[in-house]
Amino acid sequence: MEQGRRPGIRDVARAAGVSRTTVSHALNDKGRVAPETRERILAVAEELGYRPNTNALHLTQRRTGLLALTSSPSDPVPLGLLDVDYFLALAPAASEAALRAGYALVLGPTGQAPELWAQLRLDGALITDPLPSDPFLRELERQGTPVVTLGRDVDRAEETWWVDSDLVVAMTEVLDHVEAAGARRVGFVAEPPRHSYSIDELEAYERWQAARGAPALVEEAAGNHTEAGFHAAQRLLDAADPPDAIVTTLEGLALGVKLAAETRGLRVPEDLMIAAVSDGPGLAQAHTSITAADLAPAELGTEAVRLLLERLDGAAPTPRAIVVPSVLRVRASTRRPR
Amino acid sequence: MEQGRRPGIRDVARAAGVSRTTVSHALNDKGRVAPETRERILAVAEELGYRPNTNALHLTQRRTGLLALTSSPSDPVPLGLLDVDYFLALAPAASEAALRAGYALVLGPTGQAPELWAQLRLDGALITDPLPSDPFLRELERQGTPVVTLGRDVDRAEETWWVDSDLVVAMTEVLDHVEAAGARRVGFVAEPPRHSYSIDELEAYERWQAARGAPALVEEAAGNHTEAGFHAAQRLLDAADPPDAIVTTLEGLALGVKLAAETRGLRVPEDLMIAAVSDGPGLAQAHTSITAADLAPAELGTEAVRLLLERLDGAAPTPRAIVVPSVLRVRASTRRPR
DNA sequence: AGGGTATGCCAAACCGGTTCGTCAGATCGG
DNA sequence: CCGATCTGACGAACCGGTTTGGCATACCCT
Repeated sequence: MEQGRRPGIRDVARAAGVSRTTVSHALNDKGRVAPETRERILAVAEELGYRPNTNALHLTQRRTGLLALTSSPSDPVPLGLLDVDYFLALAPAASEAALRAGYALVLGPTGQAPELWAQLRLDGALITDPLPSDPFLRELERQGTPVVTLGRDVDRAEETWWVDSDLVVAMTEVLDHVEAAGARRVGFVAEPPRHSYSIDELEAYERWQAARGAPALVEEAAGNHTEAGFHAAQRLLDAADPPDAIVTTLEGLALGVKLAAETRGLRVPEDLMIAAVSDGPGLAQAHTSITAADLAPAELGTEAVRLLLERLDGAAPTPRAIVVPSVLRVRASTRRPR
Repeated sequence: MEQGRRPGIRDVARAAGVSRTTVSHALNDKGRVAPETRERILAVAEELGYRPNTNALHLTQRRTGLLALTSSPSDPVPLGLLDVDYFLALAPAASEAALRAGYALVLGPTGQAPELWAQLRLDGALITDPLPSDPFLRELERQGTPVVTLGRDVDRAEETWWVDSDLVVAMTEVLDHVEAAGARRVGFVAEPPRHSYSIDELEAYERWQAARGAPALVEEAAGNHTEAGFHAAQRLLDAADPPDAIVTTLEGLALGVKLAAETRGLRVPEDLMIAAVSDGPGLAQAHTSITAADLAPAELGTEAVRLLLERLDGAAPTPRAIVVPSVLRVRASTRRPR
């Protein structure tokens, strides 16, 4: 309690008239402490605004208290972010969950300098949209750092820990919805099937179309941005028998599809319905708001941290997976007036 | 050297036949150590792959080794990111610079839970595009945590530590360039003048136009995304005497302008030149690549960390600022054939 | 009453570094 | 030749927590 120093455990001990040991026991519910003593200590600690020093804590626990969050590098995009808004919803949630457990979430490597990251002895890592070739992922596994991926490493889903959306269900829901809303021909602006989500969605789409005896109307978008979606949609709409509904994987692509429709003078949803599988702020705020499956990225982030912490605790020794349900957000782009 | 444990300073001491004290002195160039003894210790440490435990280090130094990187919350966008690609170039560079100095960069708050961040005793923070009202910024200043901003807190530029681009120069260069390339009427798709960069650019544009006795052709884009740029460009081009060149503040806006031009059948650059002040991967990769001022976000990140570390060292007690030069990237969108 | 057990608390050691103060031996000056 | 000074290294204490082991005291039972 002297000058500016933060109160330490000894200050609490002194103020409560007990030993440091007892304070530690009381605060952590270890050892044996009389209930009334504990109460008194907790009250004193509260009053003094005591917060344990994380460095000292981690020192004894032989941890660093650091978790990394990163994304597999994906060709052109820095940090490899496929869907920025998705990541920006996920990251704060993960960060908060980590903080709550006494960990700090650092933004993972990206770029060179692996030896710098090695110096930073991470306790664990979260990797979104993992690719088997991801060098950081391989390095972490080599040195035995626990990893949880968001989205599956498709070749090794059985042996790894991951959190994912059920994209087959999400995609199917979207398709069922546009069909129920009156769509007859549904096209799909897809991404190259590299990541588990794009593979899942493509598969769900093809299966859904096949079940209806319909051909797959797929255009691959090069990149994940509005412009790529714009051009892919142009190609779909240029076809002899163009779709009257277009589904996409990501927010940016859907916005591109919408611009393409506007450019051609197509009314949304009257002439063309649009829906995406991954929701984002741009879709809700678009002039004609766009229907999408909300994958609940914040919840994915929270769950991923939870799973990682579980893995760190060593409680569950075998790989585990969590599937987070998604919610269909029906908006103007698929509300066709009768 | 026993089992899996990482070598500690005592392992090095044992192997070199000296005391822990001497090893510490040798490694840190403190105290008095005979040159040859130092050499021997360094060699042994190297051979053992010794890396100091950061927790122990920080414990004695009464630091946490944590720096935060965040952005002022800006209305609709999560994390308040105005320009995602900019941030995604800046963040890794800042992270690397921090790591090199023994710090870890954590992704700042965003969302609630200020008490969680308080528990995390940051050593310092970096805030991009600061707004005076930013609650995190205020809180940091209240508790005396050193902050360096990227972009200026416009009301208090004199009293704060910041790193910034010279956007007046960058904007003027872009304008001079399109003029030299043959543009006659130059429009500006601007953002609301809230942040220092948008204020600077608007001012530079108005001054440049005024110097030519030309009226300011400004359309404000609501939001920073492609769609907003698209609509702002439509408005500019709908005018009685439309511009033959449009300059924008951000990457996304420029892409929107380009889509608007395409939609109207305008050729770029023959009928309309397009240029942005903040470069990004989308501009270089666009079908018709777009001219832009590259603000060197990576360098800004590095410099910001450098400045923050300087501030932490306490070497320079008075506010300091660093201006990072930008580079004009001339691309197809302003290369008009004669 | 006496031996065994449970309870409540504490002293001391430890985590892995840094740093202050001390000390032995070499060097130097008078 | 002797005391002062400098050099190189070390022991011990410290940073702020946790954890192990021990020690009284109270309680129980026969």
